[in-house]
Amino acid sequence: MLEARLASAAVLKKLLDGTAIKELVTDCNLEANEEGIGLQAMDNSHVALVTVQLEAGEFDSYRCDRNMPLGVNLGSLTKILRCAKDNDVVTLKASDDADSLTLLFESPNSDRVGEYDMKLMDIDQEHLGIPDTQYDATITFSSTEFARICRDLSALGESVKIEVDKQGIRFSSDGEIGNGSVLLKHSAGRGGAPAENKPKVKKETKRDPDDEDGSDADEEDVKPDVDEDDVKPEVDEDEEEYELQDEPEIVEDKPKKRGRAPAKKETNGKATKKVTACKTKDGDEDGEVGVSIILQQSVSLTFSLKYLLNFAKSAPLSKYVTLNMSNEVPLLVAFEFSQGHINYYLAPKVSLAYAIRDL
Amino acid sequence: MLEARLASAAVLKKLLDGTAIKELVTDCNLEANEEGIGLQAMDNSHVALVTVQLEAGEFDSYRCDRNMPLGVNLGSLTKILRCAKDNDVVTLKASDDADSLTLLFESPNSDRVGEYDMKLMDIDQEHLGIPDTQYDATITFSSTEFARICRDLSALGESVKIEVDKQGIRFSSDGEIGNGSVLLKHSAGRGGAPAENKPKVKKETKRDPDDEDGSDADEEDVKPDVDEDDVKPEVDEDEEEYELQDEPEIVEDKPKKRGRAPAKKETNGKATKKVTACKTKDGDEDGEVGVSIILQQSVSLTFSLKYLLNFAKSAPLSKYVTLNMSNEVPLLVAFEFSQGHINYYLAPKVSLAYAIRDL
DNA sequence: TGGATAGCAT
DNA sequence: ATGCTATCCA
Repeated sequence: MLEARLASAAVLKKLLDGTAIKELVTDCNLEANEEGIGLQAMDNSHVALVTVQLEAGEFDSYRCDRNMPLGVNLGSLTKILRCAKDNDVVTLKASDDADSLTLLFESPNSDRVGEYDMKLMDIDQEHLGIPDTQYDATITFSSTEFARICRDLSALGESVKIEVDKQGIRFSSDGEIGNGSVLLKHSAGRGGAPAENKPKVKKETKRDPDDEDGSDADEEDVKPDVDEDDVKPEVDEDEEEYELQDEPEIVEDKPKKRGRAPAKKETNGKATKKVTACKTKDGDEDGEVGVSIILQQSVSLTFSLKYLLNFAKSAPLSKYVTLNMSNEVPLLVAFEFSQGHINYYLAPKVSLAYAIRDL
Repeated sequence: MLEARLASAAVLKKLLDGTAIKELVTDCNLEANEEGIGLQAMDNSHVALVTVQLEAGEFDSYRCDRNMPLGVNLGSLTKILRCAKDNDVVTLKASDDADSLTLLFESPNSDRVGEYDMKLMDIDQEHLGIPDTQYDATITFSSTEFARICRDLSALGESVKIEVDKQGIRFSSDGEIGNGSVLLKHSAGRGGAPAENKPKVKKETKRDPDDEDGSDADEEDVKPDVDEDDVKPEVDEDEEEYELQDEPEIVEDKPKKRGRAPAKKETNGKATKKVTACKTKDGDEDGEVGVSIILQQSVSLTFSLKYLLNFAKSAPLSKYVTLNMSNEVPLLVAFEFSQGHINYYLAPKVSLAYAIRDL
């Protein structure tokens, strides 16, 4: 039995309407359980993976007795969410034997009530465990800037090379008409992205903050990297340790696995994760949000712009985006918003070589 | 000889450009006479009928010596109206032997004058007499809300069931992806739609206010149901009597007539009518306009959303829309604006059964 | 932010 | 030919 209430439909609408999820996959399970509502979907070509988590604690009220996989058609869900106005109060309901999900949209003063039942389907979806990876480079900056760069460079070529070093992050693309690159310099001295809009840094749903080594890392706890939590100016050396899950090896949907059935690995539970980047409280709220770069090691990776463009559509959800990269490893593009987060993983383009080899 | 002058082209533009008229019919007669300019058109499938009346008295100047049917192609008229700016002064001219209609568009300060001649055609159009019907349910509410509901529900299914009872009005639709419903609650205590923007409650063009039983109901008088005029909270009982024409029987284009030639009934003249819903002066001007429900009897009817979507495109003409319904009778969707009104009639879907039987 | 249009898919 | 999606414009 699920009953979850959100004060505003805006986030849900943005999540499904604007966003790239439904461009990656048409059907997928919403996983409702005590921790909240999650979603995991890999695109057909197995190059990209998206993960969403809405935290139970961030709902206005939340009740879910047991694990409930709600198989939805994302197009249908999108259509129905379009029937909500941004400031409508949303209630999601599903009974245990649910073959449908009920969405209730109430105007703030309740003089308009929309009730929508969406048929659910059985989706045999493997749930990937995504270990919490330590990345060599973590860059947090304006999400609209990110969208802008992807858009700009997509005018030139189909892929973008992203290079990060101590100086900054460089996006570059080549094509018939020429080539271009955008360099974002590390906002030295300033702390990069302010905490604002990267909501409540930690709001442990049920685990306590230091219980992070759980063998079954089904906790998608928002508790980050305590050390870089505050005003500490980013450094490029290696003392920026994330709290690491016990599985340092790389994501399931890694390039090498392409072409085969995706690894079914239920062990890690929901396995959403959050590599929260540094956030400092200092200034530049408004326009300039700064560029925060945390670097273990320089990285250089190439990605499909088509996917990044899609990912960037999530920009309305958050003022900031965090790019997490290690060489030869899928990029993680993470947006955090008040009720949760959305993470996109994208295999680097070199991976295609492996994939072809594997075929 | 017709010469009619409007201070602003905006209404004309909205009437023909945004609106659904030209989606229902391609050619039709504009009927100019002393009462103003009218239009009546039935769509090809004879399911929907639209009626427009521009009151002579609401023009800045109006002169029309005799009945003049001006056969226009609505696409052409639309194209020409697009040549007017919203605040242009419009003058319509046609001579008695007119085979063309002249439209004059003058900028407010007269430093730009556009003159357009549109070829007219002979259209052998039967003019339907539409008796003033007493409806079991009359609902007045925000026209944009109406448009929104039609749009939302059309994502789900092809038809909408409209149910009205004392509590409110419910629109619901079923389809493959699920089903949905929107309930608007009667704005109890508040007066429903404020008078504002439901223009000049009565502006008797030439008849005097109490001469409403005119056998030829060509008067489209806005004088309503005096009793419910003000702060009086709506009641659901039957004292809400409309002023009734002498023909209580039902509209010509009733379901049973479908498939045959529409009844030609010139007796009632133009036969526009107005079942003006209650309007009170009290509050909530801005966002919430309230929902006024006047109910003789609960109704439940099903309509094609495709048509309602079209009708709803007239929302820019008025802040309010009025739905008039009786069971088994065509719905009347009425918009009133400063210069007149536009009425859409739509046969309920049950009619299709009759229609098929009639075939 | 919402509406309109044009292109693509069914 | 129609409906839907995606992009563009107001």
